[in-house]
Amino acid sequence: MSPTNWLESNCPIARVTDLLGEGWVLLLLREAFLGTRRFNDFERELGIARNILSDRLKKLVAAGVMERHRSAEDGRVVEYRLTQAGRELFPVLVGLGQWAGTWLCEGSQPMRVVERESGREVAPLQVRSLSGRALGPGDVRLAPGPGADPATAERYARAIEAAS
Amino acid sequence: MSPTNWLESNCPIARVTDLLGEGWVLLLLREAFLGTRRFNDFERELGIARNILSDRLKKLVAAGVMERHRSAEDGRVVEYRLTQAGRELFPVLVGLGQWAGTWLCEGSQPMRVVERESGREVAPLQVRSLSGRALGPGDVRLAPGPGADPATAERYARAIEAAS
DNA sequence: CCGAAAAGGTTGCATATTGCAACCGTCTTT
DNA sequence: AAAGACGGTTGCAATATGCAACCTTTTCGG
Repeated sequence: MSPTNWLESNCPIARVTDLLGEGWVLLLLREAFLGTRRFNDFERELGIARNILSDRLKKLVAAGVMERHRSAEDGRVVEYRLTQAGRELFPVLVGLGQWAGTWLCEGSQPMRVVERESGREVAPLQVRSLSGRALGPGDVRLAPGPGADPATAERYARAIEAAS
Repeated sequence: MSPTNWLESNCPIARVTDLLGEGWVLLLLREAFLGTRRFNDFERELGIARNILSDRLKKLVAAGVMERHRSAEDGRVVEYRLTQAGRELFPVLVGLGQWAGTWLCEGSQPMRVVERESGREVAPLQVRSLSGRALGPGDVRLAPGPGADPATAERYARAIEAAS
């Protein structure tokens, strides 16, 4: 497999790598969640090169994560907004922020994710069963879904053996 | 800001971009969670170039996400294992898998994350308050933590204004 | 104890991606 | 009509990536 055909891959993580595994994309999403919508604002907040910003926004739009709207009030301005798909990345972004704040910042904790109303810190992100029980890496396994190809299914089967 | 000083940045998402926002890293972590430990196995499972694999493993080790051990039984083999920090990325990986399976695979759902015992699908990842209430993007805000620099704090303050 | 093979890399070179600065086209305000 | 704001694109230099070949250490078979 090579980056050229990640998007055609059967693995969701490979596909998401094609999108998020490129520089700037996580930061663009963070900015979007912080309320940034305009080309020049993304550029100024992040210091990203304009051609790269242009490229990334196109990819995010193509992937259905953001939508491009021309403003009705001022025909010069274009707004990039998170779609439903984009907003659903919220738990992942929070999880990354929590993780990086804990493990990548030598305990300095520059950022806290808090409830808007109370200002209380939110809970650490956890994988849960449908009944609400917290699950760790050892409690779950990957299973082929309806759209899995044989190689993928075989890969997951091998992983289960390796873990046992 | 440029990729060269992301790691020095005060923003956890910027730091995590430096690590995960590079090709292959998410896939390496997926493989690690699937039980892969050895250099040649990562190479074979992913088809990654050996020099890039070498580079990424070094970075993951340097970041404290993986540990490099020489095997006691066979002195030729080296094992790369997730550290505690690495294992705590589990919810994020699951969240990415769920999200990509839903939004990036045209409904084909190649992968399911299920409880090992029962085979039942796990719940969609959610941000929760300490009391267990589910929180959406509008229910939380970012707040400067103890280690925040003035620019970061000012940035979060501006975001709150923009959202209101 | 010697040669072959396995494991885990490193190196050199061609190609692709990125960053920077300058330029362009459209819409708005004066 | 001119000037400025906004959202890009283009060309070029620097950097990162992929591929194949090579190197080093450890083990195994005779």
